[in-house]
Amino acid sequence: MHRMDMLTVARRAKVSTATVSRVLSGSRPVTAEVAARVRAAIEELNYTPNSHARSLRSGKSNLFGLLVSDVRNPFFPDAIEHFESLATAQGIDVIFSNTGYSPERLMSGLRRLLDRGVDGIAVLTSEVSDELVHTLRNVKVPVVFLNQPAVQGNFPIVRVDYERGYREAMEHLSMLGHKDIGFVSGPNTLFSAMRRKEVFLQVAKDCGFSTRDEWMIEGDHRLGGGKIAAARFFTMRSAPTAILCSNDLTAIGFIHTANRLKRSIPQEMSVIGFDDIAMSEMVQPALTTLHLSRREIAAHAFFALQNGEDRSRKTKSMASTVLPQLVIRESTGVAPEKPRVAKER
Amino acid sequence: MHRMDMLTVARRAKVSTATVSRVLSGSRPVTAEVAARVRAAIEELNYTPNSHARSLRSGKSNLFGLLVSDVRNPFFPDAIEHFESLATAQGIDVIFSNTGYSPERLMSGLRRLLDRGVDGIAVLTSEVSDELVHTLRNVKVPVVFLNQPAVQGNFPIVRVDYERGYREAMEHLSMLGHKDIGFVSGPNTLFSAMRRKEVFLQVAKDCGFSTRDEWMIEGDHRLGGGKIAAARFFTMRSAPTAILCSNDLTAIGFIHTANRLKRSIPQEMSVIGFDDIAMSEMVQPALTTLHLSRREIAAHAFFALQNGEDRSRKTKSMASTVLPQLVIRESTGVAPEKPRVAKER
DNA sequence: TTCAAGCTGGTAATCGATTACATTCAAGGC
DNA sequence: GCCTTGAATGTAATCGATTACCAGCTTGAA
Repeated sequence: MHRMDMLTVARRAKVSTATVSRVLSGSRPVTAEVAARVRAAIEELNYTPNSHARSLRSGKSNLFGLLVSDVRNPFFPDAIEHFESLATAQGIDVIFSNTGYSPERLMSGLRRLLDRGVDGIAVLTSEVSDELVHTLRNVKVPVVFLNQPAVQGNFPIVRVDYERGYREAMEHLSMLGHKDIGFVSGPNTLFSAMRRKEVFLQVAKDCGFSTRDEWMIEGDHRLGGGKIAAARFFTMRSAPTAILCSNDLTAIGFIHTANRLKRSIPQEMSVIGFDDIAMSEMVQPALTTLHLSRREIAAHAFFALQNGEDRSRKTKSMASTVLPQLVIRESTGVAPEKPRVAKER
Repeated sequence: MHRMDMLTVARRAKVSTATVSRVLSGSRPVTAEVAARVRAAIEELNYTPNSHARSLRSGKSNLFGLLVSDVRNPFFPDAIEHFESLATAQGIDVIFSNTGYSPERLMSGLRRLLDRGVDGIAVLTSEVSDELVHTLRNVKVPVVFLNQPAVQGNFPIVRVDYERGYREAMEHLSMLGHKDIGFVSGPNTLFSAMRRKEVFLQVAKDCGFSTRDEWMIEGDHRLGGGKIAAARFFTMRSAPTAILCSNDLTAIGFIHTANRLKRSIPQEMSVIGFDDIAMSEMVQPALTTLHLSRREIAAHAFFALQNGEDRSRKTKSMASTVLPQLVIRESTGVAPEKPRVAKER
């Protein structure tokens, strides 16, 4: 069954291809009767327009590119799902690409999307490089970032208000009597992870927490990092009583090895995650965490791209920010009376 | 910065567009010197070919479509990651679409992919309908299914050997002294879920297990289904001592409410999952499950599509099958001495 | 020397839409 | 009744590659 082309349809409807195109796009009025004939022909011949031809001529592809750091981190599938669902509702398809936290893969993914002529690119990753920003600047495709510092350029950005989130978390911990706090960060190679570390330190200070260099452990945004961090924290001579993790995956990893080590959370140590993935509720103890709405993020990103399509330089880059929200479950509790530090000679 | 076209490159290199095209594709030999000139021009002008034009003329899009049931089920992201990584290594981009277990969405997703002119479609879903198969039959695009019964047509299929997996699981349970077994299935609306139910019953019989209608509970392949199933099993007058779940998500949901109900697994009941997602190791008790290699599945699917591109009708549709492998963790244990059935009057 | 074969490279048709511009025809103004 | 105007449709250029076909130049065998 060969694919039909517009000429065939036109002939069948006894009109020109221009007319067929017009009834399809509604770009110009067509007599009701003629339109009906065209539609009938389309129906009968089972015609669907060739998207390559269409894109070639019109310069629009109805494709968005979606770059994410790590599909395996449950945070992303949620975002992907919402993004894709918004897109298909508008007849836009999405090309997906996973970067695995690698700037090189991000860069090559980006280039592929550019070559593919997508109409917009959502960069839901943390490993943004200067080269990438530079490339993007020389290109007219709408782009939206997740959570990159403003420095980068004049791009729309979906911001997560980490400061506010951390503050909420720490106030909760304060109320429970905690004074010392540790942090399991993302990879130090990621600019955004470093930023969050700074924010953490700032907020901790503001809230009157003690922090220490050795309580700042580098993770990897995955389970593994949390596991290793837990092992370290539980063998420290003097450990904090509360830990904030850069995301739920590392918090869950943390809890897992705490369990394995027979250390009880939250009795010995409280831990808080970030994201609120489905598994956080399943793990034992259930994770107290900062919920981050993937729906909101996806929606902001999507609409930024859609609006960006009318690339008027005047449009001030709207930075929509989304607020994390503390969900208190079982991994946080009152600070232990006698901190382990007592053991020190 | 305008995008360059081939003509500009050709002029700069003092050759024709045909020659440029040739050095790019290597479709025909070109003198080393000329090729060098062309490459230089490409470099200097920063030229990249317009993919729409290319696809239009050549009829190949270098795009694969990937349809999955549920990105939020961690099984899929793993598969997606491998698939995408194989694809990009070959210069193929992948359009992603989530069906949410809905045949309608699958169908519309498929149609979008077809209209988009993709070079291959991987259907990693369970909700395949007759309409879909029919549509696919009338089309020349290579397609590969995950795990659909052969009846469907002459398509390549990546099969999971459920029978073997179930057998392995049940032998394990047998050794632990279990005699009664229950099953939490996928949605009854899915043909493939029904099939697996049959396989389960068959294998259970072969292994000498008792089954009952009321021990066959319909789930939804998500956490929720497992939770509900657990609630039911734990309030039954007479419950089995072992449960097989259609996937890890439902098994984890099951364990979660078991914990909430203060029922201990595996002391009171053993549960086995399917897939072996990352979280299965994290949950408490850690889940005994059948590991299913996403890497294998993705690879089989991908290569089926790639080979399918030379659509010789002669190529007998290779059905590659992948074997689940039992991973014993903590959610299975010896059958309780005195089954709850003793409570019956 | 001559001619066929083999390389390289160019010319132009082509893929299937969109769209600028031309045309037709009817209605309405004077 | 004639000319302007505008709405509906058609004609053909166009998007930017690929590729069938052709032309010229070597090379080597007869």
